[in-house]
Amino acid sequence: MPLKVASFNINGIKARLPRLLEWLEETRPSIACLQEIKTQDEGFPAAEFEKIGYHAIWHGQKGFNGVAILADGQAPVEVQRGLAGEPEDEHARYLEADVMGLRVVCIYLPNGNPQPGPKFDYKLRWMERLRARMAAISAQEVPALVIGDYNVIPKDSDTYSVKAMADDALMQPQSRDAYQRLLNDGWTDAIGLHNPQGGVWTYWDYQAGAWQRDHGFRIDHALLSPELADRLESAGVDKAYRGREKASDHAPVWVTLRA
DNA sequence: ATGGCTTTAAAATAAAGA
Repeated sequence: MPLKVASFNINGIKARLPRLLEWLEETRPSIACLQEIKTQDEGFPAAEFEKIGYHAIWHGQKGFNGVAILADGQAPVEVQRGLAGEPEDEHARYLEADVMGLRVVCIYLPNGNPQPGPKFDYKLRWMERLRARMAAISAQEVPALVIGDYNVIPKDSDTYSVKAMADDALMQPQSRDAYQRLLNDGWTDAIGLHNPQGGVWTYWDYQAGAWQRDHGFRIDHALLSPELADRLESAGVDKAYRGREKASDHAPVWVTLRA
């Protein structure tokens, strides 16, 4: 059986819990990485996941951000939370674990809007801190994947409208260059590789009928280390979940890996 | 659109998101 690793920016684990549980039961990923849980650690509904067979680790904070890693039938072993290089940064955006023979990194990369400005500067610094950590993981030569909400539109074919997004932090040249450096370092964009023509979205805004008009873009990514890229079988987006009642504004993404 | 939704926190608005 191939291993299935999924990622879902759920936009609030309290508001989304029924949707999240049904997605887990219907698609049954081996490993599920969550972003924007938007809860403090003590509010994380671990018991609800245990009931359906998932063990979890999580890194929360009050009100916004927050990431978690769930695994089917076994507990992820935490390796690191948070990125080095900026001790005053308390945002809960990075969680790294060993599970099922993989190094799994769950990220919620800063949005960076408005740009220019301090939030955009923080985004770019965070991307360089991430790159340093990913280089260290690469040097360990372990099968690894870094999956989650990158808040980067890699190419023009990854958005419904280049014009509408032109001033957005998600597709500034600096954001794209920083993302491209990760690929140049040897990481493989699994979903991009399986959809070379573009036109695949993972996010649709709540506003202006974006979902109904299919006005989306691709910002949730799964990057595979060279050791793991050889095992990539397929990759995709669970698009239909964006159309359900009380949906997140993101759809889940996933990869399957040969044993 | 300086934001047309949505969530959280918390008690009416405000921050944050992308």
